[in-house]
Amino acid sequence: MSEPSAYQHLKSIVQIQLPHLNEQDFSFFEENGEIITLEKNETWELEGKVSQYMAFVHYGLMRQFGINDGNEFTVDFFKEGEFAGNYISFQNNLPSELITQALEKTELIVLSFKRFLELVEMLPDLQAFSDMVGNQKLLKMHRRNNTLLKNSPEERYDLFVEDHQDLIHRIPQYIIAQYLGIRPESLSRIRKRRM
Amino acid sequence: MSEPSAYQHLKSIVQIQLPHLNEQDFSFFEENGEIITLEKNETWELEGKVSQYMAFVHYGLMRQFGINDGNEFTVDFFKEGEFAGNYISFQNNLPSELITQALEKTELIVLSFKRFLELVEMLPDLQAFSDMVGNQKLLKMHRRNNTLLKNSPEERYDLFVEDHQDLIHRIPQYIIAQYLGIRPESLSRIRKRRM
DNA sequence: CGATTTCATTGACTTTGGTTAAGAAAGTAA
DNA sequence: TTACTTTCTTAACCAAAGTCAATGAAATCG
Repeated sequence: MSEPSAYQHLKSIVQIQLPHLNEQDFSFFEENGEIITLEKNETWELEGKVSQYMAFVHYGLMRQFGINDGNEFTVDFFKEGEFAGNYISFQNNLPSELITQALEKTELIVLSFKRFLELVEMLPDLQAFSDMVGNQKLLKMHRRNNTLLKNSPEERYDLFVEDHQDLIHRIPQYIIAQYLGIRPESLSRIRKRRM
Repeated sequence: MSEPSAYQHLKSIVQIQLPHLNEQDFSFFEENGEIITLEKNETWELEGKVSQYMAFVHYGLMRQFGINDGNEFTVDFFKEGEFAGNYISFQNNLPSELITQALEKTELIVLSFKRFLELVEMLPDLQAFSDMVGNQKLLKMHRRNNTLLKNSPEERYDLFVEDHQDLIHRIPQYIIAQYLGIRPESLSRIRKRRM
C-alpha cells in the first residue's frame, strides 16, 4: 500500500468540515497548489516581504520566529495536518517580521492566499472550512496571549508539555525556551526541578 | 451646540469606511442597539458565561481582565470610538474568562453579536467595516503577542507610553502593571529609572 | 568511522522582578 | 475642611531568571 499523497491528506482534513466535497471541487487545490519539500533547517518564508502564501503541512514540523537585537523568539509551531502562514502580513500588506523554518524534513502544499480567496468565491462551501481554520488560529493566539500574561515561565513550561506532548521530543530545547520567552539555561534548570 | 449622540459618533466611525451609508441603513443600529452608562469601576460583562454582546464606546474607558489564583491580569483597553467585546467566546461558544469593567464613567452602545451578523447579511456593505474592525483587533493581538515574547518589562513600558500616550494618565499604575505582566512595585521602579 | 559543530547542562555571579511591610500621596466622601 | 480609602512609592530581603564560561553529550558531516 502506498503512502497517502499530500493532496489526499489535505482532502481528508478538509472533508472533516465538508464531507460532500467531491473530486471535481477538490481538483482546484491540485491545480493551484505547489508541493515543496524542505530539509531540516531550511527556511520557507523570510521576513521583510509581504507574505503571499499559505502552506499545508503534509508531514514534518516548522516554526515561525522573529529576531530582536540578535535574539530569536519563536512565535508558533506548525506540524503535519496544520496550516502555516502569516495571514496578518498578507491581509494588511505589511512586511512580515517572521521567518518560517523547517525543524525536520517537511513536505508542504503551498497555495497563494489570493488564489485561495478566489477559490472560496467559487466554492462558497469552502468558506466554512476557511472560517474554521482562521478561528482556530485566533483562539490559539488568544490563549497564547493569556498564558504569557498570567503564567510564570515555569507554569508555561508545564502547560507546553501538557499541550504539546507529541512535540517535546521533536523540538530542540533552546527553541522551546524561545517559545516560552526564557533562556535555554533557565529551561534546563526548570526541567531539572521537574525531575 | 449639543453634544453628538452615541449613535452619531458610531455613524461617524462607520462612515470612515462606508461614506455612502445612508440614514435608513444606519437606523438599524438605533433600532437594535441599547445605550448603557457605566459608572467608574462598574462591570459590563462578567466571566463564566458565553459572551453575546459587542459594545461601541461613545465616551469613557474600559478594561478587559482575568483572574488567575487571585491575581488580576489585564488583557486590553477600550476607549472612546473603539469596540469592546469577547468575540472569541461568542464564536466558539466558550464561557468567557474575562471581565469587562469601566475605568471611568463610560457610555456604550451595546449590540448583540447575533443581530450584528444579521445586519451584515442585510447590508453586505457592512461586511467591509466588520472585516476592518476584526482585522484591527487581530493585528493588535498579534503585536501584543510579539511584544510579550520579545521585549523586557522595561521595554514594554516604554512602548506602552509611546503607543498610549493619551491613556497613561487615565489608567491607574497598578492596572498598567497588570497589562505589562509585572507587579505595581516593579512598575514604580521602572518609572523611577525613567526620571 | 573520527572530527567538528551544535546543543544541553552546570556553576558562579549579576540583575531583575517578586514579596512583604510601611508610610506618603492622592482621591473620595461626609 | 476632616476622615477614610485607595493608590503609589520606598526599602529590605528573597527568588527566579539572565549572563558568562566551562564542560560534556549528541548530532552532523566529511
